[in-house]
Amino acid sequence: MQPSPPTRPALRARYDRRRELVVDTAARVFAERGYDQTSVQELTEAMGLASGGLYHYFESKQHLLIEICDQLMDPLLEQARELLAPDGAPDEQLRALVRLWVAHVVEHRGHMLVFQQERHLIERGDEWRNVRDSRKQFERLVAGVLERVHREDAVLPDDGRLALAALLGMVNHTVQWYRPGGRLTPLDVADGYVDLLLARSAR
Amino acid sequence: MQPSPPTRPALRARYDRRRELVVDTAARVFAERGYDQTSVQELTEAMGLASGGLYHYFESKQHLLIEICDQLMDPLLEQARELLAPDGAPDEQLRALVRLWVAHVVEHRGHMLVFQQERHLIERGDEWRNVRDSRKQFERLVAGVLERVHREDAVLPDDGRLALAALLGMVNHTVQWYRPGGRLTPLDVADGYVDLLLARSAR
Amino acid sequence: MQPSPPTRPALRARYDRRRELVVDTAARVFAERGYDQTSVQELTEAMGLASGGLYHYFESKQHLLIEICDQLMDPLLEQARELLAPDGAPDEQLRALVRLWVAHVVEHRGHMLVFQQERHLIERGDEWRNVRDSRKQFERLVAGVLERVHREDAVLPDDGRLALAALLGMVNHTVQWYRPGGRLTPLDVADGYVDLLLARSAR
Amino acid sequence: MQPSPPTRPALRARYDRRRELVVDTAARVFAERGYDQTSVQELTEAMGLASGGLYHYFESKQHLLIEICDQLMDPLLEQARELLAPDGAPDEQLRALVRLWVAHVVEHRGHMLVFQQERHLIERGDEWRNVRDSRKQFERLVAGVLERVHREDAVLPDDGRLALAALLGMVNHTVQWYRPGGRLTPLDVADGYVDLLLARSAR
DNA sequence: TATGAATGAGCCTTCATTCAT
DNA sequence: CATGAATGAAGGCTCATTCAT
Repeated sequence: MQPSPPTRPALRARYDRRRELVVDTAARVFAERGYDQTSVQELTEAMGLASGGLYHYFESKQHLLIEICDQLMDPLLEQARELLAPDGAPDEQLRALVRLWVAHVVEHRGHMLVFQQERHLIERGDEWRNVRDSRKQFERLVAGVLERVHREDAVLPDDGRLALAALLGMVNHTVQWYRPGGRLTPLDVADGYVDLLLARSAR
Repeated sequence: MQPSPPTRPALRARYDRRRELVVDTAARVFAERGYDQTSVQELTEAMGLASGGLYHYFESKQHLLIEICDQLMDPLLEQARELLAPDGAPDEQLRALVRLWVAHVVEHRGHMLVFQQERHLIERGDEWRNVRDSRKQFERLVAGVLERVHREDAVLPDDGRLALAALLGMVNHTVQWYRPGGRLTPLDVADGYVDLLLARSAR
Repeated sequence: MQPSPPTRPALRARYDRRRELVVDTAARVFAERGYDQTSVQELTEAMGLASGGLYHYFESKQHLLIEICDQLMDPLLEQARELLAPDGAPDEQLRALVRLWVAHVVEHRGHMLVFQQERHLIERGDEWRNVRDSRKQFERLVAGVLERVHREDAVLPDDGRLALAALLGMVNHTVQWYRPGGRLTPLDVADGYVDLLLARSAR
Repeated sequence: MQPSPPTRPALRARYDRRRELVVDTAARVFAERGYDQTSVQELTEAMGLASGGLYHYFESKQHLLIEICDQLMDPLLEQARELLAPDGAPDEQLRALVRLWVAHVVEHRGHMLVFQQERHLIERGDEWRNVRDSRKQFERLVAGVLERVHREDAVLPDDGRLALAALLGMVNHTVQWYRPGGRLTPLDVADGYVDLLLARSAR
């Protein structure tokens, strides 16, 4: 049964705050140890709860995992849509989108690692439909921008389809190596990726 | 205890054949269902063995996983070394290396997906040292080629370091979307990646 | 991981009571069926627990076995030390010690049978060090008393060393045949053993 | 199915020799590691056989254990009967019997330790009837001698019944401490035990 | 809300035994 | 006689989840 949040506003705020903590902690711990290899005990210990306490916030361990993925994809998708809503030069849109995307990924390192690791789960069950849809729609947005870039400039290899795959690979892989506070800002990274794609037109 | 293969040559051949089958099947099934979510029962069923039979070939479920990763990385590393042994033009070496790499990844789809999914395991235990080392050495080879390319042509962004990350991301991500028999051959894909990196010099 | 008892006193009392029940039941059942031949299922069934419930009280089946042995040896050793602390006539000390010992053995029939049966386990692993030490120290206490008896009276065969072996054999063997409520009290038995040893001086 | 020995005499001799080796090795290894904790693999390895090879000599692991006990008890019982067949002074018979018994026990250290450890098995199943009977009959022989000693001399405490228990304890316990080549011969040990029992008459 | 003892299904692994060679 | 790969039942143990407090 889905646990229901308190209705009194004061309690509700507290509840939401703690729920957020649960999700963020779980993202971090799952990323480190793996979803299956993390017991609910370890999880709740890292949160300062007793094992039973998790179930005040989530129906099950798996629903917690789903929430992690939702909290990764939904805001990204929403912001991407807002960004692309107004018309604009395709290459500028691409750059803006990748900047947004890289920043998001870097700020949600745990979520992202979990998202990648549990790919096989995400691709299968019914409970994962929303996550799958979000990803698919985000990829379509990216694909759309790339197509527009290509139509305008013919700059991309393979009419943009291979470029899409390459871009997805590059950006998603960022969480595996990027550490904040290093030589590069997320902006640098994003621009580096975009420059690679647009290199031909750059000269 | 590590199971020992038969010493008599006739039996040994049979043993090796079946062991290979075990590894390949496991790579496929783990890739589909995830390592932790695949029970030894499911695994052995897919191999036509009874559950206990696995332990003639592997000490434990985890050692089977390690073998999958070894069979992915060791031959790749070895072939890459052979390829880079003779001197040659850096950009040609890069192209040859990426072609080899993409082909290997595509031919070991299951191994590769498992390798990515179980990152958190690989990065931790002592048993994983060899796998970690192989990966690190392979990445160094790639980094070395990219440095040479950059030194000769100054074509890469960020003196090659971001290019390395981008290349790793692109190539490794290939298994997530590439299907053999499609529009692109592995060669096309590899050349597409290399062209992205070398685009500036292409003009 | 070693399970930790509750800290709240009310719960702690309950926990300790049940843990005691677990140990006593296990001693009885192990004595009857043998340690290895008793499954955790059978064990917990006899305790009114589900199979997983054992692990709230003990880290493993083996640690439960260790506890049985500790609960046999530690109090015996302690009481023997208290008994022998004050000076006294050696033969009277011997009699008091054997009375204590026989009573203890008879009251811990299960513990004692288990202790004898699993000798090969006790003598080997590192986890058994404390048990081995306790036994050794108790035997030293007995040996000491016998030496003093012999020094005073020269009554024992073989300057007490064979007498020690004989006494250990007699007393430990008691659990194999003694049934409470029979013709003999534990006191009778103890005195019978001591009389055998001191027989020469008795005339 | 009970394996059947070869009928041709030449082969039969070889078979019997190896079967004997199997029993003796098993007695030693079971005594060290425990019956349940010794796998058939370990056992056969210690015998220079492959795991399947055991079943040429014994129907099952348990039948091997039974044989160990039979080879301990049957010759002892037989020799004891022969010894006691002619009339004789009770105390001399007692001494001769204990000498025989101690020698036997010392020469069958492994068998004896196994016999003691697996008491709970011996006392239960139907397959163990013969072993139980042998032990009971041997104890009756000992009891009979002790009774005769007592009737003649009234030297034993408790009309011989406690003396029986004590003697069984002492002698059986011998295997736990006696090491051949030490200060005492088995004869010394046996006489020591008997002297304890007969101490009163000794003066 | 929070606790933590208890559950019980399911896991990986072991191992006595069989049987084709 | 001997081998050793294979079986498959059973074992100890883990852990997500529940619920009385």
